[in-house]
Amino acid sequence: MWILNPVIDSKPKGRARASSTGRATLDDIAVKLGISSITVSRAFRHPGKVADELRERIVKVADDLGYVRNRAASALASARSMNIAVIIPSLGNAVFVDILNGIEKVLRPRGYQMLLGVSHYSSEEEAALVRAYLAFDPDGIILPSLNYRDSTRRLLERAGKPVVHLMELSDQPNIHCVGFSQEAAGKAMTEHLLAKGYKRIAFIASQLDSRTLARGRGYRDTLVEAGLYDPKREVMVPDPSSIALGGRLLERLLQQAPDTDAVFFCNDDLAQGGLFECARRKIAVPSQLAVAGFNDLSASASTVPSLTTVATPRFDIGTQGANMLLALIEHQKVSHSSIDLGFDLKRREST
Amino acid sequence: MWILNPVIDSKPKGRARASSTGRATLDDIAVKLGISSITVSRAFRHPGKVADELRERIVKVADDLGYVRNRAASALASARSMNIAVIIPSLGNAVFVDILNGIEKVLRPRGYQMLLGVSHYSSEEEAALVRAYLAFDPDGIILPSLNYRDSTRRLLERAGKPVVHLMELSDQPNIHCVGFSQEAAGKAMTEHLLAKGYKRIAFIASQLDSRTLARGRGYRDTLVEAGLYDPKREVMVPDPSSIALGGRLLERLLQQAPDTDAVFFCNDDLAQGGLFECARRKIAVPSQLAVAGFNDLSASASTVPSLTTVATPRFDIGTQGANMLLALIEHQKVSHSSIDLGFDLKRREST
DNA sequence: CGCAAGAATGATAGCGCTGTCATTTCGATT
DNA sequence: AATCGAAATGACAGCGCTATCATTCTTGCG
Repeated sequence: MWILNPVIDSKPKGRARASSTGRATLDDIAVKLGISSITVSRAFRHPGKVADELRERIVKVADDLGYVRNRAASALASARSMNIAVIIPSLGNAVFVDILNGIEKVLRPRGYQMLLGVSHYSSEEEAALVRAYLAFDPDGIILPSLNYRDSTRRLLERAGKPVVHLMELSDQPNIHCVGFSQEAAGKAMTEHLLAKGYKRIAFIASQLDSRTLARGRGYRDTLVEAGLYDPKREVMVPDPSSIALGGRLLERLLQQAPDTDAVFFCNDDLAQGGLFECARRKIAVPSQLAVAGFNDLSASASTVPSLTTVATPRFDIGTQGANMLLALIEHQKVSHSSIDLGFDLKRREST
Repeated sequence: MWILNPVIDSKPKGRARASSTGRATLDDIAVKLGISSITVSRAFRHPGKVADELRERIVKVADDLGYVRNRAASALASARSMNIAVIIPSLGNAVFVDILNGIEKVLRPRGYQMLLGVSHYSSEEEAALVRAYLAFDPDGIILPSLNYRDSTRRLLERAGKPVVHLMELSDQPNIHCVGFSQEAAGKAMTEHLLAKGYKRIAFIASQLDSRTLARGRGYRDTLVEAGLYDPKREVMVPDPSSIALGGRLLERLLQQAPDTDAVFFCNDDLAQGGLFECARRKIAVPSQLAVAGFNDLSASASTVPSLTTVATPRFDIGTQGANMLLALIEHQKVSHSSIDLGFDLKRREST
């Protein structure tokens, strides 16, 4: 038998079986076009390697079918999940939200997906999250802290995946960090208060994570050096920070050290609560009592009086941390294993 | 040749090839124990179906090797990704953070992983996120809103995955919602202000999403009905909400309608900014000007004066939304397609 | 002691995709 | 027209896991 008309090869090249989930697959597209599924895959992953005309038809059919690539299959086949695990202590804290925004800004355009875990400041949950996220076979991991359990450290080491730590610094060359010196920042604020002439400076802290404690060390060292340290002016509790707690802790401080003339709160939430408490008790700020915070949350410039605080480069920590991680993933050399982005003392009305 | 000693069958039953990534696999464990990999898989997924003694040995070896299951492979083989996509407009807004905490509370113990996307209040980004997350083959999807693009709707429909909407209500039986009536809440607050005797009530709003607009409708309808509606007391801008913006918008309002005696801010952030602005201008609250907010953020009980607002059941919306989604995923029947969790007017000092 | 029924374990075949290498096509060049 | 190299496309295998069905081993009971 002769075929007289020109015939386009229409034998289905794909495997031509129905997908188990009913969702369109590469094969569905391939069959529809009478081409092989690998070409469809290439049309999306390496567009330059597929003829323009064919690629356009592929994209068209993919659109018609509502094709969405299956990342699990892709990850499995390519040994690259394009996932980045990010574990933070809390979403309620604007500090971490800003960092996340920075991270996303870098990751998304590069095709990476951020997998977010919230540890609620618990090292136990942190350990569980690290384990849970390793199951996603992430290409890299971003952690907020340097202090985690030995079991977590072992798991991370064995996973052999790049890890970047944020918010703190380290001088070990095999540990990658982007942050600033919490201790130096604590010191800077205390020195500012000393320079303003305050002598009886208190420190109020909650949520005693390593960053908070480092700020506390900065405070203490500075006052000890100035011969003005008095332990009764330190109020430190493990409870989660909140505005309401700031007020309560100020109340407690004023009971145990009524002659205090300045308070350095370990974060702006507490400090704002402190300011409200002062308003409630008609304590004039800063003439009767100076108030300082930490982080420069967006509200802190608007309070009455406006709040003296330490602005921290959170968004940049996120972007630079993400960039460092991507460099590590792609085996580029990283110029410094620890990047210090510094901080900025914001002198405002409250001191 | 005779083997005289008792010999435990030690022929490796696994496939005995090295994993491509270097990470331990089920096969590695199987080979080490001289059993088949399917048994190892079962030891984790259906522990009851593997003899206790053997299971213990499996777990031990898994631990030694630092085995972490590969979710991509698991998802591919079982056609269940155990992922839930959650798309919210912003992480800076405590409202959504509370919802997320509620969702996580339900999902994590059930083994589901939440994949979080932030749309920054952009329907374009929202569409891109839906597409991006469909690539994870999620078992279900949680969305904050009912209003999204047609293309997004089509994509969701074609994906055929259960979807639950939060924060709003719908009377369509095929749309699943957990939330409350934003409009009724706006009405309730406005009625409260009327009951307090205020006559010249303003409404200040930003970030004009569907929820904000619904609250505005509640406000407007109530005042129109009372014969007290005056369009010059409505200040509505599309900018993102912030405390600072609250102050600026109050300033604008007082220019265009200086005789206003009460302001209903569409959220607590703006309202707190409004309170600060009053403090700055020495406007007595509530005697000269009453101030009300919306959402009852944690700070709102601590402000001076404390802020009248509408408490919204955010955490519960998260938990119930997640539960509804899981029910849909597991094909259980859902008693109501729309769950109204109501709201709670918090009468405080500011009105 | 034999047998059925259940418990425990194993063999097999993919899930949907992509890395690798093989093949085909086609224009450019001599 | 013959030759070559690059561009375009395809075949194949396998990533790590699990659903399914098959097999083997126990156990209780007539």
